[in-house]
Amino acid sequence: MGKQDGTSRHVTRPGVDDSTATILHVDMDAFFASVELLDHPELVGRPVIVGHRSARSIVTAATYEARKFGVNSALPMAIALRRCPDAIVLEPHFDRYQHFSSMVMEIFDEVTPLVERLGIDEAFLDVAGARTVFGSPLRVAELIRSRVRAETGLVCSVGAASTKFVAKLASGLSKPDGLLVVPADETVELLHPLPISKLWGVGGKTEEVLRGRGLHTIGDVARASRETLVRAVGEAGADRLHDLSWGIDPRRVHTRAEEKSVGHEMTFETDITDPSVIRTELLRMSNMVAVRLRKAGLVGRTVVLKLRFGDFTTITRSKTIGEPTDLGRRIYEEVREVYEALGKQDAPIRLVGVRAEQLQETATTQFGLWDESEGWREAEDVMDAASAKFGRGAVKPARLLGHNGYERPRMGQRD
DNA sequence: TCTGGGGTCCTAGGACCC
DNA sequence: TCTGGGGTCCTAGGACCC
Repeated sequence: MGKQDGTSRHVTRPGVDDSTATILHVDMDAFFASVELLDHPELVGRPVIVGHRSARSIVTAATYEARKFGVNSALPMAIALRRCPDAIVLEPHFDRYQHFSSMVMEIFDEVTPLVERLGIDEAFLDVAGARTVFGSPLRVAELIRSRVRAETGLVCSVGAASTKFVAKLASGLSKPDGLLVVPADETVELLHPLPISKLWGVGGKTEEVLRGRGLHTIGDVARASRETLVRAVGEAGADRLHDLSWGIDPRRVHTRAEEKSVGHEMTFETDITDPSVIRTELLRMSNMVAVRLRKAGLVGRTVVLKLRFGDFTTITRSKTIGEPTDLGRRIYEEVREVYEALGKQDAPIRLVGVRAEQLQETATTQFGLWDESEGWREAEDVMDAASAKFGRGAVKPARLLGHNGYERPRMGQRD
């Protein structure tokens, strides 16, 4: 941070050759906090933290003024307030963020169909094909930045490069309110002096391991032997880090990745020892997971229970079931069973979670009828309409028979 | 009053099959 | 008479990212 003076900031010099930098990474600056400031203009320029004030909460977002005090996302709120006692804490409004996110993403979609969303506030854009309509990558980046500012009042930073990794790195280096183009033939020169923590996939632990082996910069990783890297981060990690250190990143821009899992988890305000409270929460989470599965038209074949104990140790227990499901009851049965089997019902628990994995599309044994005027109507909707017209009880709830003869209880399948 | 909630990917061991 | 190797699936844990 502290780049407002402009001295340490990487920005694009005039006349840069942007012809190879066809991947853009657009990242909103302090997104949640900036949206809050749109709703609280009187707080502009002050240290603002977005997050809950409760005991176990963490910082969801912080303005640059707050970051000067060492307040960053994921920092425990208690510590944040110790570092910056004068900070203004605002409750998050995820609906608002989603709204602005959609506005911004729509702007991207108008520039190129090749947009890959990364969470709520960033995206990769492949703009190689946008040249004839909107101009070179630099022109497109400038267009996006000005449109985002004009249409949302928010500020974003853009990195342009020939790979995803370098584009993302570039947007980060240019923040806040920046734009950095990295031509392919200048990539290595930019990368090698940077600390290893800038490598995608190198977090705190890996950084420690690499530093323990004398590797401090990306250039060090680039020159390290494969054996050294394999010992430090394993086969796959070694290859990936070595490639990244030379600016090699074969990942393309994908418009939409299919979901691989759906889960919910919750941290209690205080640790819970009462198994009945745990079970109630597991049931609630199971239902939340099931609702999301049904909305997405998915069923899960593996059910995962997650527990975090009072000492922060975390375990997961999973079970793969024969018939994939999208029913809360069914998911709950499995997680409760593995929970009971643990025999740790007296240990204080701080977090419970339920997840469904091995997702597949719901088999389309849909029941319904074709209506001349309205098209296909699902059985439940037909039933609801009939009940509304003729009165509850006039229509006998059907017991639907699946194709292989077993009865499919449909209770609870509707959201 | 230290550590959220949504995810992805990788590793490693064991079971099981050929 | 004491043990190969490849492949896949399942499970648990951990690092990392936003």
